[in-house]
Amino acid sequence: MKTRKPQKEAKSSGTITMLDVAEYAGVSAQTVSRVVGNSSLVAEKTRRRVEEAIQALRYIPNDAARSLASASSRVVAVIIPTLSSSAFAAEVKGVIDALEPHKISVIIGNTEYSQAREEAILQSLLERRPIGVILTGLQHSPKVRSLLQQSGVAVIETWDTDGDPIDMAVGFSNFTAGYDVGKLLCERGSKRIAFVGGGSAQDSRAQSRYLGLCKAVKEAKLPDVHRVELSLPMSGNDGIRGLDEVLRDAPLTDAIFFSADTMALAAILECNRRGIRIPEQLAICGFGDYELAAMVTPSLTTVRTQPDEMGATAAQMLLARISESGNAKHKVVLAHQLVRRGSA
Amino acid sequence: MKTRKPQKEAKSSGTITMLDVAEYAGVSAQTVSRVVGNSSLVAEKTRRRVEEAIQALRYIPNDAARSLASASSRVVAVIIPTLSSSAFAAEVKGVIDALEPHKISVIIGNTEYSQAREEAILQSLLERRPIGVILTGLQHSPKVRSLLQQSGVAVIETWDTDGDPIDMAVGFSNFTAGYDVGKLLCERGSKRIAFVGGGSAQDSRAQSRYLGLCKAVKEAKLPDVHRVELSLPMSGNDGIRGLDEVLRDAPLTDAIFFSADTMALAAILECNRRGIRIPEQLAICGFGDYELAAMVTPSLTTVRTQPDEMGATAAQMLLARISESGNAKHKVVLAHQLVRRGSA
DNA sequence: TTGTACGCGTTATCAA
DNA sequence: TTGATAACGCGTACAA
Repeated sequence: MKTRKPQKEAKSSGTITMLDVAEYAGVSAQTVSRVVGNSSLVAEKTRRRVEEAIQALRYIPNDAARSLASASSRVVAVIIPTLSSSAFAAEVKGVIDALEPHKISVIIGNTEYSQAREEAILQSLLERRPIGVILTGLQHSPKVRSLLQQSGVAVIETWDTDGDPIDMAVGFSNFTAGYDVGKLLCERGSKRIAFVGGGSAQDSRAQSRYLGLCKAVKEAKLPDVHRVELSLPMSGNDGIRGLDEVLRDAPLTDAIFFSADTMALAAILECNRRGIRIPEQLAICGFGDYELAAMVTPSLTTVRTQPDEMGATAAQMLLARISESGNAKHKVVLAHQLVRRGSA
Repeated sequence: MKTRKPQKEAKSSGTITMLDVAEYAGVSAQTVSRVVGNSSLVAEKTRRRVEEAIQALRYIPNDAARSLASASSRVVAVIIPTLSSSAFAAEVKGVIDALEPHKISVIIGNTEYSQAREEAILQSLLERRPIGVILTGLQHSPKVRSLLQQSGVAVIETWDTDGDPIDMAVGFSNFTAGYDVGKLLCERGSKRIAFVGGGSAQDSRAQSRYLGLCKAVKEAKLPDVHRVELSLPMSGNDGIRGLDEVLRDAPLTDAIFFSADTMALAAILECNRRGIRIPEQLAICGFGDYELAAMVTPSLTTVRTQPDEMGATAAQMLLARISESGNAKHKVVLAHQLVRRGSA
C-alpha cells in the first residue's frame, strides 16, 4: 500500500481518483483535470507538480466518468461482416492505427453477413455512445438506419460508393471494378464468362461487381454470364467448389471471375493439379490482390483495392467531423486498380 | 456550446434517460433499471409496460453511466502484435464471438511487435477499466506487469504456455511444436536444417519453436540449425527473402522450417518457379496450417494451432473468473498438431 | 414488488 | 491561473 494516504476523508476506497491526485499535489481536482486534458490554462509549475503526483500515485483516469461528464466518448465502432477476411481485418487495422494516437478505442462487431446480427450488434454497441460508427456497404435494414439516425452518431459506410450514403462513405465503385474485369476478359478473347461469388442479398458489393461484369459482357455481345452463388463467408475451398460447379453446369466456360482472391488462388492451384491450362483453357480473375496473387504460377490477374487506406480514411473523416473543422468530406472514392498478370 | 440545465424537471433535453422511460411508464427509474438489467424482481405486467416505454422512446442505456455507478465495465481489451496476421485476427474473432452474447465489447490494440507500444496501448486501454486484458505471449516489460498488477484486471496470456503466466494463460507449447517439427525433419532424413523467423527479442514464441527445433537436431547429432532472422511482421515476400538468404549463406541446407505459413507458402511457390524440387532437394515446413497449405503443390507440411479456439477459450476463462464460479482455470494447453503433407 | 436517497469520478460553468 | 459547485445517467443499499 501507499505510504502517502489521504488523511482527511475516509472515502479513499482503494481506487485512486483525481481527488487523490489533487490532494497529493496540493491543488484542486479541476486542475488535475486540466493537466490530464492537456489544457493550456495551467501554469507550468503547477502542471509539473500534478504530473509528479500522477506518476507517484499511478493514477489512471476513468474513462466512464469522463464520458459521462463530458457527454462524449472516445470510442468508435466498426461493424464488418467477418474478421476472417484479410481485407476486413486490414480495414480495421487501418482504423485502429489511425485512431490510436488520438486515444480513441475501436470496438468491433462481426455480423457474419447477417442483417439481423447487424441490428443486434449495432444496438448493443450504441450503448457505448461511440462518436462514430463505421459500417460495411451501403445496404442496411430500416431498423439500422433509424437507430443510426436517432442516435445522431457520425456514420461512415465503407467498401462501396455505388449509391447514397446515410452520412459519409469511403470506398470504390464495385460496379466499375466488375466492368473493368469484364472488359479485360472480353478484350483478351474470352467468350463465355462465369462469376463465382456470394449471394446477392448477402453481399451487395459482390453483386455490383457482377452487374458491372454483365454490362461489359453485354456490350461485347457475348452470352450471358453464368453465375454461381456460394454461401458466405467464402474460403479457398469455395473456390474449388465454384470451379467444379462452373465446369459441370457451364462446361464451355473459358473465363471465371471470382469475387475474392482466396477463391481464385485456390482455383488456380486446383487447375494446376488437374492439368487445366491457365489462361489458355480457362482464364481466371480474382478480387483483392492478396499477397500470394503475385506468387502463384500463373500469377493471378486481380483487382487491387486499398482496405487499410480505406480504414485510415474512414478514421480521418470521423476525426474531421468531430473537430468540425468544416472540411469533412461526404464521399471519398478510392482508386481501384486492375492488376493484369498471367491468369487472364 | 452546450448549456447545463439547472433544473432537473426540464427533462426535455435531447438525450433520453431512464427517468424519461420511468415517467412514460409511470414507474420509478429504479424499476426501469431492473427491467434493463433483467432482474427477476419485476412484476410481469410492470416489465411489459416498461419495455413498451423503452420501445416507444427508443431508449438506449448509457454504458458510461452504468460503468460508473456499478464500478464495472463490459469491455475486454485484446492486445496483439498485428491484425495483419490471419492467426491473430482469428484469435480476436474467437474472443469477440464468445463475448458478444454477453454484451461485452472488445477493444483491440496493435503493438506491431513493440514493447514500447504495448506499454502505451495498455495504459490507454486501462482507462476503459476493462474487466480483462488478453495479451500475446508470456514476455512483457516490467512496466506492463506493474500496470496490470496494480489495476487488478484479470489477465490472460495467449499463444504460449512455456512459462509462468501473470494470471492465466491459454495456448500451446511452442517449444514442443518446434521439437516435433525437428524430429519429423530428422526422421525423414534431412541433414542440414535452417530456421527462418522473426528476431528472438521481438517474437519469443518463434524463438521457442527455434529452440525446440534445435533440441531435436541436437539429439539427432546433426549440424547446428542455420538461423535467418527477419524483421516482423513477416509476409510472403519475407519467405522468398528467407529462402534466398538460406541458399546463399548455407547452400547445403536441405530443409527449412519457416515460422509462419505465409512465408512457407511463398517459398514453395518460388521453388516451383525456380525448379527446386520439394521435398527431394529441399524440404519445407511451415507453421499455422493456413488454408492454402493443403492446396499448393506440393502441399505444405505444417503445424496446426487453433487460434479461434484459443480466443474463445480466453474469453471463457475471463467469464469464469468474473462469475467467480470457482472453476477458473489458470493455464489451458491447447493441442497443436503436426500435419504432414508433401513438402516435408 | 416497488420506490427513495445517494454516490460513482469526471467535466462544465462561473466566480475568484 | 485556479477553485467551488453542480450536473452527467445509472446502480447500490435500504426502506416501504
